Amino acid sequence: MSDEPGGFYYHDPFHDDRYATGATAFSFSTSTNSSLYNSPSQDLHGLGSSHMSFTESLHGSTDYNTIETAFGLSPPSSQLFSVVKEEQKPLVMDGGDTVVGVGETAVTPNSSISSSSTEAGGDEDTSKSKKDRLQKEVEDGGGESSKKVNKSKKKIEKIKREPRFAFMTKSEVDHLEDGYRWRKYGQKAVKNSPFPRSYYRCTTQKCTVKKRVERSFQDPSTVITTYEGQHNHQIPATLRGNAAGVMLPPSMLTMTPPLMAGTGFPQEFIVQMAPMYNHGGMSSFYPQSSNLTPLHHQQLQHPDDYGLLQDMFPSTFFKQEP
DNA sequence: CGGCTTTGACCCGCGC
DNA sequence: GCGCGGGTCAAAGCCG
Repeated sequence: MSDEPGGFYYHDPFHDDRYATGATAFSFSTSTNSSLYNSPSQDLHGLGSSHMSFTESLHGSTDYNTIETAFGLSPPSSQLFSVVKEEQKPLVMDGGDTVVGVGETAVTPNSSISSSSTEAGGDEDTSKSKKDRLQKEVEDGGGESSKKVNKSKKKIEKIKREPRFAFMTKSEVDHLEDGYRWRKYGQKAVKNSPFPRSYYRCTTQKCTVKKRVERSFQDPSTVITTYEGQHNHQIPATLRGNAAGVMLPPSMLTMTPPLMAGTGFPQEFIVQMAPMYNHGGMSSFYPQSSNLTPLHHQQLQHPDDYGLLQDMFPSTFFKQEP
């Protein structure tokens, strides 16, 4: 892909080379005003009926019907710029860290799209070999310290499919409240970016969901959040502030607990999924301009976009909600 | 005092 | 083999 992403290219939040491909990941952007706060329940009533997590829906054995419901829902309060799903092929990478999107046909003039890559979920080739290595390490680790063994086990688990979803949000705050409780466990400087990347883990016991938050160096006002894994619990009843999160930007307010419970993933994204990939199959998706112009939610119903999305999701996915 | 953040160290994979 | 970069760990400190 020789075309430059029109001035806006997405710094790959996944950096997935060590993870297997084949999982699903979406990336979307939202324009938010972190200082505002709306009622989170007004937009996505339909979603509330679905307990299927978005993550689950995007897995290989996915039943997209649930998502379809989500997509056919009421207009979100924020703008989704793009969504990307990558099944098996890795993203087209520009250099090492930059994901170069394609999907030009899916881009509408007033939309700005981010691209995403996905990892995890895959179990072929590289990940397999790595996994085998790790497994062997664990097995042979009898003589080694238990610490080492534990680490190896952890790595094996890590290599195992962990669906990831990335989305971009216009926000002044890095860590957006999404209803879950997160504990920061690391921060690293990002190459070629003045902004550090923060690593968070869900504090709920046995929940292995993680998320990474970094600010786009292309657009400092944009926060790139990457969720990894699925929540195996409901949103904590007692959240600091209130359940919806005082800091929750409007874009996040469309989230509904049932879905969030499954993914830790903002449902607004579901509602405003945008076309994002080529007809020929999933690759990546790219913004044609750097301005994060809000994307009209009607896009989802646009015939062309619909078609694009159909490429990405089974037809049932877009069945309109009565 | 518990929960959280900070931050340097460490581990690992990858490219050269 | 070495260096780089990403991701994670864990001790220390902070805060309510």
